[in-house]
Amino acid sequence: MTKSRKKTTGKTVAISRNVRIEDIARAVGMSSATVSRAFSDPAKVKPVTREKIYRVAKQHNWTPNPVARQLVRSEQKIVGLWEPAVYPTRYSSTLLRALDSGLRGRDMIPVHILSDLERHIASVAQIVLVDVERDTQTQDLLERSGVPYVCIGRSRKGLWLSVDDIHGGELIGHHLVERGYGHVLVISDTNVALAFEERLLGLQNVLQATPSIRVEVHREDFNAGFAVSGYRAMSKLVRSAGSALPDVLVAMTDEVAQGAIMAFEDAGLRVPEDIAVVGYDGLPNLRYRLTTVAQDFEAIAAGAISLLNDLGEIEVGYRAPVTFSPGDTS
Amino acid sequence: MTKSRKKTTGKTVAISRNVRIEDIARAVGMSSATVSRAFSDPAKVKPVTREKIYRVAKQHNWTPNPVARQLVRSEQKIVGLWEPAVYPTRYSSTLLRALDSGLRGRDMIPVHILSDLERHIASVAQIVLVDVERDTQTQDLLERSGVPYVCIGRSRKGLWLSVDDIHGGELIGHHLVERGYGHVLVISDTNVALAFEERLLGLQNVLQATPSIRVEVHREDFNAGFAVSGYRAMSKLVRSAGSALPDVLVAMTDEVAQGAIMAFEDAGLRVPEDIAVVGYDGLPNLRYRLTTVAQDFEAIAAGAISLLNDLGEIEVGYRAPVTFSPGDTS
DNA sequence: GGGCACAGTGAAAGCGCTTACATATACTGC
DNA sequence: GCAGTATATGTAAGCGCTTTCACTGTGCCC
Repeated sequence: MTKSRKKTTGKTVAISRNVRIEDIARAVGMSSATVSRAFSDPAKVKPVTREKIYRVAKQHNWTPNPVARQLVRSEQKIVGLWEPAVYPTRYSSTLLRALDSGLRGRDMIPVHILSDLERHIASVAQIVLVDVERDTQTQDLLERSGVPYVCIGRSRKGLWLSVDDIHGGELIGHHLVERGYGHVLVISDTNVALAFEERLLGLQNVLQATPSIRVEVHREDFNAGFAVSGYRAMSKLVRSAGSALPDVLVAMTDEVAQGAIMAFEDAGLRVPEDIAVVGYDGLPNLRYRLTTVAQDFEAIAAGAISLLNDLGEIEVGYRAPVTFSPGDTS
Repeated sequence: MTKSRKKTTGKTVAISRNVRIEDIARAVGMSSATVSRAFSDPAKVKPVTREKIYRVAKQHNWTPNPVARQLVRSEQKIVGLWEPAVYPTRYSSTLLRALDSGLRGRDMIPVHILSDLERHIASVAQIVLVDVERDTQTQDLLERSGVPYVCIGRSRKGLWLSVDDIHGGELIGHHLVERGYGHVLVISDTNVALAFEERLLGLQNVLQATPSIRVEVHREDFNAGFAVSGYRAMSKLVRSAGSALPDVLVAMTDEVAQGAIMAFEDAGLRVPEDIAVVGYDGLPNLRYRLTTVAQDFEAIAAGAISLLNDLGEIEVGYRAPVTFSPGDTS
């Protein structure tokens, strides 16, 4: 029995004519079950029939509606991923990708929210916020609307977890002591970010035990971008410091370290012979094989998921592990 | 009549017990319609009832299933957005956001594909590829699997559209002539990208008509990042060129321009008095009010959508308009 | 030739929600 | 007091697909 299509809402004159699986089935002379199988489990359909179905489907420009598919297969909740719209960084991009696989692996559907959070709230079951340390406003919004959420990175409220940055700083400290560097320069952001401050704290914790080591901290405005900030700060330093260079530069992120290395090389310095460089993050596909502290992105993602789902495996304030990752630059 | 829940597939022991709207309705003593309204159109539910519903829902940790919602509201197809996993840039981020709003405005659901394209194909009706000039492999994959797709930016196959970069270059050319600059330096990528080459072509088209203008092209490896490349190239230039600086720098992207300006300022040069700078892209929220060629991101998004849906409003190879956007740097 | 396995297909019951339509109750104003 | 309107809720028909179960027909073996 052919039902006449319910007319569209009318607010937009229909963009597509909304072909349904039944329409294809009718055109092919098969049942909708067979058409469905042709797309979901082709082996179960006789090759001849299958080809015919594909042909007709293409003619009608039809592909299975993914929403309906998801519903019936009851793939789990949709989880929104959100980061403040500032500079995209390689770090957040890497983290987002880790979250994506982590969620998918647990039958959830991650959705990267690109615009206006508020509008998306209705179509999402839970939300993961990345790097909202300075943005309590967003969290207020979510709390008002009752969507469960967790933050990755420090947060003043709600559920959050982060990386064990103090330990990360300590790992670098131990490495520096071991290598016997006497003069350490740290480059960090002029804009306070707790993650960076804790890395510094951890570093200083360790280095204070060896008073012969001299530690300096340089602050640069990272808002212009990590790599350029590293490059800029270090090329200035090289010019002004002359031969009184530090033995090692500790950069708060791998991208800053990359920029710094470029500056050193441009100044004719060899890394690590003339000056060593240590980064932080453990980003994949870096130009240089950097000595760095690698974040465990999978662990962070897993932690966020656990927190979201009340699994009780971790608690609010959980610090994901980091590991020292030796490279060629130190 | 209470149906017993169909048991889950069993491959994952259910993470959540799958509460349904009916369960909430029963617990509250209302029909599911009322519960639904409490979440979709609160004004239609008596405040007392509404509060009660909210309370019970929270107790049961229930929120409306977004997939089911989407299905019944028949928001249209899910459209995947994909970019090669290289450096995230402010440009692609801006474009993605424009696509997001554009698609939503037409009742589609944009999904930013963060991992493994192949796996996502099944759950997406169409795909928009961004910046795949050098990546025909991805397109082969899509063609094999029959998902309709379009590319933003040049492509050797399939449907694509881009920005009118030749015209963009010409706009800059006219501006330079008008301003009377005699010595122009262009900074572009060592890795050939058609978009950049066309901008250069347009520029030269115009400048050749005024032979008194001297044009130089500097190539820098942009793979390290736009801003740092601009900064690096220009700080080198300033040091080596001495007083023989060009009158104006034309940068292939706003981010490169930003880096360049930082380098000039660090060298004690004033922009635009000592050297002018022109960018390209028209990114929002830039540090400097840059003289630039603004891409019409909305038009690009609209074009992609039109191409995807066979609307025939534009053709393959369509060039979205650009406009000259005067600023403080030239 | 009867029994059995198996490939190919169809009928129909949902997946979890929204919403048009129907119904019930409470308030107007005359 | 009653038609007329507004407000609050319920009933039930889908949204477009997948998948279980049942059925048919074919080929094969003893």
